[in-house]
Amino acid sequence: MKEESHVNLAQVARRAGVSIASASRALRGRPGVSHTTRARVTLAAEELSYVVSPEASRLAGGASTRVAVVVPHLSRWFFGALLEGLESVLRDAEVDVLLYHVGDAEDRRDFFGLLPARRKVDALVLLGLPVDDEERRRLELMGVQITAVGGQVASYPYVRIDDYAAGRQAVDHLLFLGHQRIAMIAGTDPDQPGWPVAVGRSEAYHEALREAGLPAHDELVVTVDWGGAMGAQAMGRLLSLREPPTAVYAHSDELAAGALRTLRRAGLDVPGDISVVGIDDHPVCELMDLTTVRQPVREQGVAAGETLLRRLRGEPSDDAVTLPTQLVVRGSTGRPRRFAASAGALT
Amino acid sequence: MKEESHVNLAQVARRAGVSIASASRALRGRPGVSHTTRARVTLAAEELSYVVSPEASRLAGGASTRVAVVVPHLSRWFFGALLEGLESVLRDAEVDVLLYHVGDAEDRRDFFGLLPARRKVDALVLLGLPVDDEERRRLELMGVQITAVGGQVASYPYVRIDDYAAGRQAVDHLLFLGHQRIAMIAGTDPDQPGWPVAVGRSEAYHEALREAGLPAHDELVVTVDWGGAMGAQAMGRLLSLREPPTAVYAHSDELAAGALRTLRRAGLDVPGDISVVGIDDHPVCELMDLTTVRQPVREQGVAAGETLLRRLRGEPSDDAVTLPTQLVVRGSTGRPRRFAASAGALT
DNA sequence: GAACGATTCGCAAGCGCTTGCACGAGCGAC
DNA sequence: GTCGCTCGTGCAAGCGCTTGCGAATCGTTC
Repeated sequence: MKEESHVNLAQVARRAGVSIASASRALRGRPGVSHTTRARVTLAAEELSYVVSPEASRLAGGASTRVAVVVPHLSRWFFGALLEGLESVLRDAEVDVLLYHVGDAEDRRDFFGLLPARRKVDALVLLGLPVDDEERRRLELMGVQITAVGGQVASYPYVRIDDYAAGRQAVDHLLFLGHQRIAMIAGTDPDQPGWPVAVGRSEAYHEALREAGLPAHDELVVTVDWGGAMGAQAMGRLLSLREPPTAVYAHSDELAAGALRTLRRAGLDVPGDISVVGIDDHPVCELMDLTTVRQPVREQGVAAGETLLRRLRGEPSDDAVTLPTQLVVRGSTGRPRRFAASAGALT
Repeated sequence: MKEESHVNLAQVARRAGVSIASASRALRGRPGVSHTTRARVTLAAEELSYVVSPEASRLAGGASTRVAVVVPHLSRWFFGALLEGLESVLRDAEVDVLLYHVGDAEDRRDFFGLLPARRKVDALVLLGLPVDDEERRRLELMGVQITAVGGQVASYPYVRIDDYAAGRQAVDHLLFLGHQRIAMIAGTDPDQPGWPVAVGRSEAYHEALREAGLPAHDELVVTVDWGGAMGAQAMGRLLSLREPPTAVYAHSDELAAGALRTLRRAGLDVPGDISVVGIDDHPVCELMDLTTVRQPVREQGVAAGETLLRRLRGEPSDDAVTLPTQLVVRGSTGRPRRFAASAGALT
């Protein structure tokens, strides 16, 4: 049940009364065709509702672009928003997007081992998907441009935020409020060892405390898998400490939201008893009144797309774009109880 | 700056000492090639790290499949999860996925007007994207199979949940708890007029109330755009009623979560003062302890992919798959105050 | 040992399109 | 009326691969 084979260039040419060559040139806007001919061909093509065969066109040398987008998660807001931004600029440039979801370790092995996108695309975008040396070597086999966004550092032109800076904005905010006993819920992705995002966000915590002259308490750092449920669990662990923290800095809003849930269940007041801050400005922040550090997600996707297009055209382009982040104060952070208490005592 | 042109079949054939024809047959697993030849060719291909040119292969008749997936939102959990399921089965079948994000009205016009996927794919999947008659007519021009999932009713083979049934599960739950004054926060998508999902979920509400012999109060139905912020706003409107509802049924969890936020801000107790139930079992439910009706999202994507593959192979397949939904009771629903009060009086 | 079917293999004809190149008009300048 | 141009057009050679078909090879059977 093959559909009536498509209209081809020959038919258009015949109808316009010209050679296939001229028809091709006319349609692709190539020079060397008179105005009238071009018009006739265009008309014929329209009447026949003709569309070039991308295979034939590419085979014969007529460019056409396609890029592969590799992403580790599709159902998470961050990746979706990033993809949305990226797709929009690519679509505007008439570049087709081939999607590859590389979730768990097995997907990873398959993707880098088989390189399914090989020979099918002119460029590749790593969307929040850091790769190791071995994988990088395999990618090289594809012989195409590679751009990274939201995650990978160096080794490829990239667009990202400064995770260290973002982390600092969050922790510094807590410090500024007067917190001294600050915990960190660090996130990891089981399928993405050595995730640079987590590294930067963790460093920020340690540095900030050190600069503030605060001691490092190992028990105040809990590392769990990304995701709300894990955040809730991590918070539970922190609450079981002899001396729980007065504030919690979470690597992501999902983790923070999970923490919030545990605090609520425990009947604790936020930010009265404990303050919580996350990073990303995930939509859930609005719903849970969570203070966070906003990062421009869609914009990163857009910037990555633009960088990619520029490089595809051979134009020069920044190889490293870092977008700014910004603290968004909502209701989950406040001064630590001690301050409030002493302030109350003064009254 | 073209990369060293790819290795081609001719080179593999030469290295294996056979003709191009045999090499092709060997590599594609076609009959008519001796064992030893096949082995030699395979080896040569491997050594040269050869990969067929999809353009040439397709052009010459060697199939290869590609499908276009059209989706209205990428950053929303529901669509992402659906896509994740779909992509996974398609990837396993070595089918390439071309992504098209059709967000606002303009994107829509462009997509259906230009049909950018035309001639590029062997099938199309409408992922939570209902189309009208005119658009359907345009799609026809592509001459390919079309499958719908999560949204579109009829007109194409589809996979979905029974939105009416899901709505009933939610509303019936509230009725069972003894609620009599139940409000509905209905969702609409400004870019998707006549969204069937909303229709089914609304009908469920009206029918359930009618069957329960409860009067229909227009002021108890608020229709807003999808999304948490709107849910919060809608709840505000409901709270401003002379006699607010004792329970709220929201078309989606995002709306329900927004409603919850407003209730919390108003200092009301949930479910003590007001119960809230949503639909979907969005991850936020876990975080906000929201009762909901779970729908298998990823599974719908998987089912759609399987249906698609089957039809692509010409095998028979169900043209209408409806997956079951299930009530998930969490902490946002309970008996209405009146009951609790009288029960308390008895003690 | 000859005839015959079963295998294997290579030739060549495309698939639909792009583009270098040669050819034929038109044109102004002399 | 030529010559030399420019411009428009078509021819034909691929792009890399698939596959029908006839040729070649081989093992069998009487």
